[in-house]
Amino acid sequence: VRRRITQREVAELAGVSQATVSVVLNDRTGSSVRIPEATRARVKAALEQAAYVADPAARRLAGMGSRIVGVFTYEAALSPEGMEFYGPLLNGIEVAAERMAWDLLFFTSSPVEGGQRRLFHRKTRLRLTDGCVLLGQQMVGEELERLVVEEFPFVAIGRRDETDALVPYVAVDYVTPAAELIEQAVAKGHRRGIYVHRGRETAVARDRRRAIEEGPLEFLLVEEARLAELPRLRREATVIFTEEASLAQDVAQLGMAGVSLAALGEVRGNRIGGRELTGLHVPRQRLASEALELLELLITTETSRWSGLDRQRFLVAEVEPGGTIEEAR
Amino acid sequence: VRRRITQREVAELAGVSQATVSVVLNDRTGSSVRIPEATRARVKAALEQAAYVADPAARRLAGMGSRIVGVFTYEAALSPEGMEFYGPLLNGIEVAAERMAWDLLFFTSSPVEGGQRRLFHRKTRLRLTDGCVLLGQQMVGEELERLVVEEFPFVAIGRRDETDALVPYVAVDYVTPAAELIEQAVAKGHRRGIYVHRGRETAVARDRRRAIEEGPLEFLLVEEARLAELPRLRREATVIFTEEASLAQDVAQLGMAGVSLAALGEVRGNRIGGRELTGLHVPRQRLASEALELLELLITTETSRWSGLDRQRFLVAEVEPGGTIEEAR
DNA sequence: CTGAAAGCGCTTACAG
DNA sequence: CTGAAAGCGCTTACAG
Repeated sequence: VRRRITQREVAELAGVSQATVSVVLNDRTGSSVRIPEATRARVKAALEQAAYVADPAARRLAGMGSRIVGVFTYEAALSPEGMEFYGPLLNGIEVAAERMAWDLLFFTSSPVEGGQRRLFHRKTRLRLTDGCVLLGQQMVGEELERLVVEEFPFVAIGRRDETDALVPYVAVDYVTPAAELIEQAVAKGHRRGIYVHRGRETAVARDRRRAIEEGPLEFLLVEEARLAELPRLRREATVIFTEEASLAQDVAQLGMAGVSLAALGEVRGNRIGGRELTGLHVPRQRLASEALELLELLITTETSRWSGLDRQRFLVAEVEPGGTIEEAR
Repeated sequence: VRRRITQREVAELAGVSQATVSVVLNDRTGSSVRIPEATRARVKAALEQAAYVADPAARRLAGMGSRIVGVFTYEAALSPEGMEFYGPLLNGIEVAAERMAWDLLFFTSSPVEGGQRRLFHRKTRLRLTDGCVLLGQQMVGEELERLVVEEFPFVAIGRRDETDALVPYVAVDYVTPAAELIEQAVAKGHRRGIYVHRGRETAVARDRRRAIEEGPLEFLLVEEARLAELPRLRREATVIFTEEASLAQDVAQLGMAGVSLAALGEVRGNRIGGRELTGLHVPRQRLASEALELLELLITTETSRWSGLDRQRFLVAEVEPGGTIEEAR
């Protein structure tokens, strides 16, 4: 590759020292520097004429930020399946990055171990970024811990409990709107319900179960594996809540006449028997942009002051009324 | 951010010089270096113990490659609309990058001028990458030229004619399969057709028009703006070809009884009156992976030898038989 | 066989 | 007000 133009060459062109070029380039106007307008103009002209662009690697090495944000996903993000989950998040990240004039580094080179990508490896380009966003349903506790210990600015998307370390994240509050949905069911006369779940022990799964167990409705908990037994288990239950929309679709296949249905997850685009499925809407784009804002806050705040920051934030999911919770009969 | 471990510290730990650490780290085994196995093992242990990761910026500055590929799109790529076009390409790029152990830098910070992102700007991080892939329907001639002049390794996706410079690209051959489609129409007895197009002057538009004009069928060319006049213009035409699938859908709306229909673009997922639209299939994922392979070739080949490389490659689109070309009546 | 040194292209105190 | 110098963390000839 042909050698590129350096500050030294621009300096020669303008008849000043290389350091002066740097000062002008970075608009440094502090106590210690005062460049006369004429010199400044001359340097700027030379910069322009040479179409000079600073070498980002050298800048970085000299201690500057790179204005690059890392994007780490634990699985492929750009595949059709990946996009289903990551799509709205990536969209939000792109929009926010554009607004903040950040470039985005996708760590696609990360080696895969046990079906999951690893963030830390011998050649990780993590340190080229000013900070990093982590996406994925299930993360690796030790990696989160290492990031925390190294005081590297990062933000996870989704509530984390893979580690006890204080992981900065932006997560979805499912409990509040779930409680609201349950209230609505009660208002329509429902007294007994069934909650169909996947039996997972993730933070989100626990949150949802908590909303179910602490609400005013009496719920029978049924795991997905026992789905087929649902008609028999039903008894007096008049409403079925499910952990996710796809589970609600499975339940609908069972053809249980007259039962109401709602999901404690994203339901947009889900129709059941001609009606919109009642449930929640997760504002994923906003989630992403809030994550980047928190990340920027971390990047621009000295690590010694991090403890004063609100580093775990929640975005309340919205209730999607839909039409699958009817009056109890 | 807490200071990180450097080679110097690892060297102290292992009781060797910093240069030796570098040599071991990079597995440099040439004429000038010969490190005894014992020392090598000691250094490796220290590397391991310190969980050392080389600073990518320093590596880069010292003349190494970064194993980062830039991805430049002239519009937002991760938006729902963007994904429609870029999705399969990005998917292919991610898969290929994973295979080649490359990270992907998305230039989302690029300033937008006239609705298009600009690759070159004061702070472009282009030079952090070993090479770059360019995506977009319409590119900027001067930017392509500058890349060529600077001998920067890059590959455009899609045939380019924004400039006379020799732009490396991987493009789709529409002419060959379009001719095939026309042959099929002839075989089914069609003699006169209409070609509905958008009147654009892009390379692809011209390619398609060429296939239409040079084929054995007599075509009347009609621009999209005159779509409504189609029933009147039809006369003896028994088949309508369109530039793209969406145009075929528009034509179908006109409800012209008994006319056959085909599109010279991607038709997957397009149904018309219960039948699959006849047309082409563009292997976008393969397009992407071929682009990265060409890019790798450019990166690993000295620029002085580039002229010997086949830098403009075509991928023949596939014919999608579909069911909308019937026997002529 | 390995260490000391130069250099990559920047930024930033520090002298003048 | 501006230039000379040190330093960021590496790689790579070049001496020993």
